[in-house]
Amino acid sequence: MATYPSVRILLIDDHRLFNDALKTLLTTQPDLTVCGQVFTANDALPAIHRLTPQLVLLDVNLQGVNGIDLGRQLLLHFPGLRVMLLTMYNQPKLLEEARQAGLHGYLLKDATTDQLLTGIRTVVTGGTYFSLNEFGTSLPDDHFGDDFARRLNLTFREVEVVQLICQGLSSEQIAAQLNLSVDTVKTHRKNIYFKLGINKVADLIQFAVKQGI
Amino acid sequence: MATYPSVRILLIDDHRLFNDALKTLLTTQPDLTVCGQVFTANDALPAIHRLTPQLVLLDVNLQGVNGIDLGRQLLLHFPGLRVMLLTMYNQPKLLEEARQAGLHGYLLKDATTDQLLTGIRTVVTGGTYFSLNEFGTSLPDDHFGDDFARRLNLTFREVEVVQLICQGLSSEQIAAQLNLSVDTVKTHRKNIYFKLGINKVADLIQFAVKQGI
DNA sequence: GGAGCAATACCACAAAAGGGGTATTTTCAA
DNA sequence: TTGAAAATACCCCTTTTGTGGTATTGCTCC
Repeated sequence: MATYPSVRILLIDDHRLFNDALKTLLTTQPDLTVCGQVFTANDALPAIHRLTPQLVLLDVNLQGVNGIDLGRQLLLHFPGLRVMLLTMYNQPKLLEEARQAGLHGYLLKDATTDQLLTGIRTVVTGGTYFSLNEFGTSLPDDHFGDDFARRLNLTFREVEVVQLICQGLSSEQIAAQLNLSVDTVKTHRKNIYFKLGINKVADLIQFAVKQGI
Repeated sequence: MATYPSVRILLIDDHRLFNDALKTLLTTQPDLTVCGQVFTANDALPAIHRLTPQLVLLDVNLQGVNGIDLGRQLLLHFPGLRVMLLTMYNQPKLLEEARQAGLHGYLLKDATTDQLLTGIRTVVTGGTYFSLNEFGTSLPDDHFGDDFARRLNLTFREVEVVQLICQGLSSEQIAAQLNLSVDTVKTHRKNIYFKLGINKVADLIQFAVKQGI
């Protein structure tokens, strides 16, 4: 039986029960210590300051906040930190975005305990561990420069509009809320649809739900 | 410290990691034994036959299948069985539907460990335990007979239409697929919206996603 | 045998969404 | 400091939704 270096882990996930359960599971591994758990994105930075974990396990689905964005921020503030995403979304696009953001791992909540432990140990020893369900591990590195490259790269404003659309607001209501002209909102809408390769609210909401709102 | 009667529990949840973690957490309680875990609705009935648990903890979100429907079936086959739902959806409507279906508990994955344990012990001793986040625990028992009572009771055809709408089909495409007139589809749409108290595709899809498609 | 519901279908009108453009200002990095 | 994106805004026109009705046919339950 190999012995592993001791690792302190922080959990960030607003599903308390999952958080608790995961914590208990990890405590069965002598080398893995859960040094804390927080439930909101706001609590993340202070907690890392206080607890100085080596690894953060991060849900993508944090109360309106995108876990990947949070991960990016964490890396900015704590360059030595290892960050692994935990998500229920079996989405190559999401995985790719996480990789792009410089995160160190992507694991499905659907994963087995073995995968989790292997993933953690790979990531804390300086490796990366990205895994999905049945589809290939990574995308081919081609198709740069054309329309495809621009897809999925929503701007800040566009993401904002996506969120409001998904809350069921009409273009008019969104315009009122953001202090914009209805036409501007419609333009954003068009651009979003183009980038995502869709053409209906229905598609958009499905997309958004899979990304974690 | 009170002592509790010993209870055997079966987990049904296709999030393996959550399942595993929850299992480990429950094993810390001397009275609560996890006698098995399955990941698909199909495996549920055979597993209960084989393992004869007293309690089933059931996710609502089982690979396209509605956990509440599965729960209903389980109760039909095993009248003595206790069934508690575990879900991430803080939805009074869902809770009410679970209660209606004769299930014994409804707990958020967002719940604390304490709530989970209390819930389990309440349910196995013959009680029921329904809880949401911050809103009141149960609905007042009035408003029967009027429009409200009809809400949320979608007919078979209506559910079919909901599914197609959520796949992003237009009324016209749905009509083609089901061999109906567009007007009929629109009528279904109107009735669905009325029953759910909504008035937009966006709302409908949000609703559907929360129900587990 | 009639009340109630599910499923079907039609009409008409108003309100949004979707698709095609073009154009101005701001911002930011090379 | 120049050039590319991002954010803003307008026009026009088509299609789809959403809302308000009405109506017929079966089926089932009491």
